[in-house]
Amino acid sequence: MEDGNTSKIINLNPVKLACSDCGLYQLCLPVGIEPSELEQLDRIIKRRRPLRRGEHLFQVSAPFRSIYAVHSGSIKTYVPTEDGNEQITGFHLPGELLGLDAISTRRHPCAAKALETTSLCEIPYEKLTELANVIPSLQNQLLRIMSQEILHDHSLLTLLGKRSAEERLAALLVSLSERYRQRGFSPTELTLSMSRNDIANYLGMVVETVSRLFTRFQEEGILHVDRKQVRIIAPDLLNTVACSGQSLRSEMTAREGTTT
Amino acid sequence: MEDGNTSKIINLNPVKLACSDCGLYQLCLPVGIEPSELEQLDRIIKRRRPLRRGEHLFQVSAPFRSIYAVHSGSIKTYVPTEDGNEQITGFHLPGELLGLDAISTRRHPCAAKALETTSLCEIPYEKLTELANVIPSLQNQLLRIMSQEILHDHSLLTLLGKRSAEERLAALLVSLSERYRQRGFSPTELTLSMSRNDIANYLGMVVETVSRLFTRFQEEGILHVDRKQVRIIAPDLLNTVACSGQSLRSEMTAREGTTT
DNA sequence: CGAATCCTTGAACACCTTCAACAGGGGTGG
DNA sequence: CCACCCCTGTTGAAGGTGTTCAAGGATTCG
Repeated sequence: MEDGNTSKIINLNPVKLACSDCGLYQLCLPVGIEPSELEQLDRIIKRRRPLRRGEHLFQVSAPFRSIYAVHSGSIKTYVPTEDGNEQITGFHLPGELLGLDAISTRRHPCAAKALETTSLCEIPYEKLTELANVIPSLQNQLLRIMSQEILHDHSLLTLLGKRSAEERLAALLVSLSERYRQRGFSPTELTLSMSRNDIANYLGMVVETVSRLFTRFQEEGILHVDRKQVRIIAPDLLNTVACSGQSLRSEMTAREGTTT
Repeated sequence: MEDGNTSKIINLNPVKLACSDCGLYQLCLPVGIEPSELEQLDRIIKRRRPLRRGEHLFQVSAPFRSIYAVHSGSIKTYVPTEDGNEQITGFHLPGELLGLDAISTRRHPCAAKALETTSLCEIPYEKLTELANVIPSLQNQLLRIMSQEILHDHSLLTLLGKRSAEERLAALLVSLSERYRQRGFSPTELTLSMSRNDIANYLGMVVETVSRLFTRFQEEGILHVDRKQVRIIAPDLLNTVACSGQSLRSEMTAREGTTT
């Protein structure tokens, strides 16, 4: 389940691990913060016992108290729909934050569930803003991270708005690959912690289509797929599919769309 | 073009209009801020000459200096795609903010163009964060607004991810209606400042489909459509279509999608 | 008035979904 | 240990929704 280079990052022991010792520290809040300030931040951050697969971090409408950073493992966030199903809004990998969407309403608009054994850092929001009032660079960092989240969502919107099923799945794989790469994992050897159903739900299609696409990508020599293990054989090809759609659709020149 | 109750809000004269005098002041930053603090904020806000239809507020990759609040009119934001077209990422109505997605990269990831004659308030970001360091409630308000933006994007993601064309268009109309209502405009008499092409682009479909849907909605007695003038005749029906999809799809019970 | 653009409508086709059946693991109990 | 079952994932065929292509009507602006 865990490949070679995870050993230096994953630490399942619930020891008190300082941010400065964490392999992900560049990815969470502390970027650009002085060591003395980092210590202050360290003091307010709680470590929780790891969540087991299927356990909830928070339910929808739960009161908002903290934001969370994924330390290891992965989390999916989703909103229940009227018809009793769920719409997945995101997959969260190590170094990524959860709960930013709850600040304005003081309640979590989505639920968060562990896709595998997952450990997290909890950052009480009140204490964080108090600290940000004292440390201007922390305030800036907070705003930057919020902005990054907005930026990320916009790129996702661009993805989901248009695009064929093929392009969407390719784009998801590219995104996962890139995020793993940033975190020091292999960008070509992915272990998908989410089910095909989750992927389909997230991308707005049905399971069958996802399954067929994995098969097709494998036939075309883009991927090697073995259950949850995915090896990206032709990253550039995958990129091409993600951006323009290989088969057709590359020449949609007539698609204007301006008001000017 | 302008119906009755806009007169108290729209003020095309580029006079120095204080936030405290603005009909939208509850919708921009100043919520929950003391009068004395509001004055400080007032001092850093610039008013710009109104933009004419088709003029750009900023281009993509432009250096980020300010965030903007729409005072009157409307703005679309979009990103150019590789193939020379554009992907619209949002429509911005009076009282809404622009540029929050540029904070982390210090460059605007999207371009902003006026859909009609539009006046804006410009808030220099450096000065805003300086002020936020002095006024904690302003910092909190800033974070809340960023969070709101994230929340809004997530709801849009949920919309675009799944959903038939019918549901998407209905949802857009519901969203516009609700936003106009909040701003004191009529929620049933919409004047769409964007073209059909813009709508199609934003919702990830082609113009023809949008056109057909408007026709169908009219035939079904949900809307009365006259070019850019749209009257919502049956708001509850529109809501039903937006949420579940009237025709079919309401019974997608078998759509599970959990990993647990 | 004429040109350009935006919007609408129709018919054929493509992609994705729906429905259905089956294969392959992983767990439990006999 | 193997039979059995449940669940996830895969594959096939038919059908529907939205797209593509094509043409015509409406509106705006010079």
